[in-house]
Amino acid sequence: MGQDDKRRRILDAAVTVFARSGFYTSKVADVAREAGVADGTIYLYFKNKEDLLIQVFMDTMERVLHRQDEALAGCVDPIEQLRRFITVHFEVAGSSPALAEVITVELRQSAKFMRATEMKPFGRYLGIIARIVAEGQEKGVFRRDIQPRFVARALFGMLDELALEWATSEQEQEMTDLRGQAVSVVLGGLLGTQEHSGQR
Amino acid sequence: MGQDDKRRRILDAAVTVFARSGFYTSKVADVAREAGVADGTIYLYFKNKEDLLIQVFMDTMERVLHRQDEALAGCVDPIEQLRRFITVHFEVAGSSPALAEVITVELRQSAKFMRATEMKPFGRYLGIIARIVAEGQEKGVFRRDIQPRFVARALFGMLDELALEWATSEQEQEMTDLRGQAVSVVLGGLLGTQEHSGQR
Amino acid sequence: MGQDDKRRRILDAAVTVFARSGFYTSKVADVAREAGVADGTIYLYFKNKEDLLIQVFMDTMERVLHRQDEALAGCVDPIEQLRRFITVHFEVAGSSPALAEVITVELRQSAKFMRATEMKPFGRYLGIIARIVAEGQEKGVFRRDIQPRFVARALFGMLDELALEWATSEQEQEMTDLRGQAVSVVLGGLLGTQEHSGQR
Amino acid sequence: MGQDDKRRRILDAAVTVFARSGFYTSKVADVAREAGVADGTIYLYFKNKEDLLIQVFMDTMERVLHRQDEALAGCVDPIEQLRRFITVHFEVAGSSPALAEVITVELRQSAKFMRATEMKPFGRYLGIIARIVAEGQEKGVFRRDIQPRFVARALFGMLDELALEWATSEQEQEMTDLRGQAVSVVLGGLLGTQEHSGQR
DNA sequence: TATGAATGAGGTTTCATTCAT
DNA sequence: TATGAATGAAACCTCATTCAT
Repeated sequence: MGQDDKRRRILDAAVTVFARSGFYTSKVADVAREAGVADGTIYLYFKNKEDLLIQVFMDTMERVLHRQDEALAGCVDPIEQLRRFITVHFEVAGSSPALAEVITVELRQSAKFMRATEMKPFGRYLGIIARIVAEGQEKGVFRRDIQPRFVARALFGMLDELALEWATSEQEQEMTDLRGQAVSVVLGGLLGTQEHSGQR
Repeated sequence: MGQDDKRRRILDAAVTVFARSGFYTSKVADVAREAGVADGTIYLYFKNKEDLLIQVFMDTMERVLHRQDEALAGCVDPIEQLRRFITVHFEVAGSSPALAEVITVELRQSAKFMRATEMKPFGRYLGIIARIVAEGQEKGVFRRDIQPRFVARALFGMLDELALEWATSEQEQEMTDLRGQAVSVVLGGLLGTQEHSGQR
Repeated sequence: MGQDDKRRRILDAAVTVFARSGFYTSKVADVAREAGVADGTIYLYFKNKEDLLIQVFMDTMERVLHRQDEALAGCVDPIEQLRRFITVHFEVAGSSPALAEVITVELRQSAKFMRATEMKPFGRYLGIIARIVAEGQEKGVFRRDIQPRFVARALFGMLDELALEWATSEQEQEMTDLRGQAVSVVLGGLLGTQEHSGQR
Repeated sequence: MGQDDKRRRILDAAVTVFARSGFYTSKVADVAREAGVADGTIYLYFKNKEDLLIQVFMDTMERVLHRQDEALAGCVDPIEQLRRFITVHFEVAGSSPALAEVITVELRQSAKFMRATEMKPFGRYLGIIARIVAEGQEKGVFRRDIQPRFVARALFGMLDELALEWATSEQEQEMTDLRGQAVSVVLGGLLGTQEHSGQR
């Protein structure tokens, strides 16, 4: 058994356990049992309990960013890009609801305790959205009166909440359904004219 | 000194402390010190530490729901209703960033451990949005191809994320600015035609 | 309402509560509620929680000793005296099982923490038995090869255990029945010849 | 160092500490210090503080029952059996006065909080006495007008009280002396005729 | 006398982390 | 590398006691 195999097993176990009981309520011993290793072994691969959470995050973000890059590669239409981005987000969340929950809920908690640098991958995720929007604006496809960074945040919050609810609940909603509505409403918001100002 | 005064002081202290250190990392003794009472006093007003968090939530939601009801009373235009809802949401979050953070971050954590009934106020909050959307659809103002419950979730996630970032960050963005963009993009999404389907 | 009335009510409440939950597991607040007074009131009549237990003991012993003195007054036959002593012991224990349990169980616990002087009334109780036995031996009614102090201890232990079990259990045994067997076996032990020595 | 070694050391320390300070007044930390282990170690071997007391009881009873079985094995004379039973009881109590005190005093306290099943060993102890008496009655050696269960309780209470006093006090009495008187008086009570009824 | 809200010392228990094997 | 028994710091919570009213 390779060494990375064990690291992997611990990370996966951490996701399962953290999703089940929450980060602070989970015990390192639980993760160890779930991974099938001894308590002490975890400290051979991770600095401490919080590092375990951070690594779960880094690891996941790395994969998600890679999948998004892949999905977007060779696609130049901003509308299609947004459609793909949303699709991948839901696919990832759907393929591992537990992981999604941990990233969304548990991490947010610890976020303020993390160094800003640790959050870089998250900034890159937002950056992808912002770049799509900015390019769409340049190409005259998207309205210009909203800031790309704003859209990134707003869209992320929306997808995050939807994915979480979907993962947590009994999933009576079809993923396709959810994705469809999300794409539709987001495009509606970005394509529409500028007549609906918030200023009264 | 009235008893409610003390309960109030403890609740406020809890918000401050939880926002500063996070719920799990905060010590009951910290809350007590911040409130200027003895450790034991907290247990005269709250069952235990988690109850303190729940009460902060219930208390806040009660006030927010009340403010929303007030703001929406006597307003029949769905577009204006949405505008007001978003405005109030940002106002509340802006008037007490710490509180907003606790509600958003810390509570999400404990949410899965709470009884469903405890979350009722949150359901009512979503309900307000859904009702506005549904009425707008009936009146033919909003497009009909998206479910009100979906919009409620999506909009809440968006506002939540925006308010949190705004509260947490250095607030280089004006609240008015943020609100304006939010209103604009949301209305764009709801008013637009149905041509931008997610299905290709 | 006289002051002694309140002291009395607190003492009675203490007996009830201590019997129900045990001395250490009982809370002063429980005693207060049972007595229908405020927590602080108890400290107007008793130095502290342990003093409350001691006073229950002193008070009870005073009454029991008085009842034994009365029952034995004017009775000169050692056999009849023993019979009466046992009868009174069971009567007392039977009239207030809770009290019996507290005296027997809870007090034994604290006994070693009490000053020897506090236990004086208990010594007097044993003294009554010892005196009966000694007199019986002088009159040639009881065998002389056992020490009165020994009999006092042994008899007390026996009565104590029997009364406790009887008070605690479902009382399927008649008190009369128990008393009869106790008297019979004790007299058997005291009247019998000296042939059954423990030395082999 | 074997694990049982540590469990044993903790049990022994508990006996010492509980006997010295009483169960409720003792701190788990005291037991830990006495045993030479860390506080937390105790919880590797025992569920909680009360479990520690229960295990002391179970452990002791197991040994006492075993010693009684051994002592009585191969002995058919009821009189000799009683004599041996009493002897063993005193020996055990004498070999570890602290243990005797804990079993007698502290446990009685918690007894009502224990499940009936936990008390089984105690029931077996009484059962041994009852069986001896019953057999003695069948063989016509003991009088038949007293119930074996009654004798068991009475004898136990007597031995318990005597052993406790002896263990607690300055032991001015010889154990042999005490044992002799106990055997003598008990046999007197069991062998005697039925003429001394409690009924007048 | 009586109250009961407030106190705060201190105990039980948990659990992240270490280290001898 | 791997183990898991042992550690011990630290937190929640209780509850006897006080004291302002």
